[in-house]
Amino acid sequence: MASPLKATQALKHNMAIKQIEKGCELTAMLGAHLGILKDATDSPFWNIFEEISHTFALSRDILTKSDQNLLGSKLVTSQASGGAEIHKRKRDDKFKDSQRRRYNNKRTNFTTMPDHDGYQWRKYGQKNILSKIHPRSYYRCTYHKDRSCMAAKQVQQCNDEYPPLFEVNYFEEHTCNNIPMSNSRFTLNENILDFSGKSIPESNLSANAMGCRRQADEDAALVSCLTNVITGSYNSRMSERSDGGPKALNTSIESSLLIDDDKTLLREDEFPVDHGSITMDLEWLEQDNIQFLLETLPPI
DNA sequence: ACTATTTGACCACT
DNA sequence: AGTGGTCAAATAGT
Repeated sequence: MASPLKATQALKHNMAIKQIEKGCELTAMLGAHLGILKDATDSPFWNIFEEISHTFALSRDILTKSDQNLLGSKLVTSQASGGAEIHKRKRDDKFKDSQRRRYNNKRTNFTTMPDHDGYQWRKYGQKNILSKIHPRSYYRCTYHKDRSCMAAKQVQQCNDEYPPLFEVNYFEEHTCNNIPMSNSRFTLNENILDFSGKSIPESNLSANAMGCRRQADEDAALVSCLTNVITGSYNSRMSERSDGGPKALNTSIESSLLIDDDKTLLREDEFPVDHGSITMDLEWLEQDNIQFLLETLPPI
């Protein structure tokens, strides 16, 4: 039985955690509002927002991890689950060992594009969480079995805005050489906003966010078409390969066309969002016997 | 046919 | 007993 002093400490501790959690949620909401502002990611406010998010998440982790020590001895509960029932699924001993895995290192990140972190994940579960509006999704590294990679992540939508903001908890490090790029499609930098919203599973979106996303998808499709139509505008940025091979557009995503909220086409030097987050298709085109590399936002 | 996702069941933990 | 994490059968997608 815990002493009154310990009980008071535990109460204060829990209150502190609750306050920090509230801070996390408010910060997430702030981030969502900042995210829809045109120049948000360029502004110092965005950096401050990210710092605050990180600080809150870190504080919460620290307090949560010290929970058990502060609360004293663990509760001992008998878990005799009674006799097996007729339709209960049978599970082997291996399952019992791995049922509740203990992760060593947890990192928290807030992002609008939870699945664009450069790694390949496989979803293995989804759960409604008490006190959370949106379900939590559980992912493991695609190479969990093949290469015994223990990396995992949990994705939890924090708000009901668009673009929706997600809290992503990462566990363990990748040990699978899961390269965050493949062929000519690449995705980088999980912290950057993805206004297309393609990365977000529909099951994680509210009806409101779904409507916004569909509009964004239509916009993206429109941009894709327009990008193809105005390919000629790339020509001024093309560089000739010294080996006599095809002339190539800079392959570092420099000359892409993107669109902002009011559907105005922008060149990359006019666009406020870092290109590291945009996924594109690369395609060789030929015109007047000269080959070009076209970078295109992929169709939906 | 194969792979990925969904979803209800199971079970550890509190 | 309630909650959250995981499993695995069912289902969907390619």
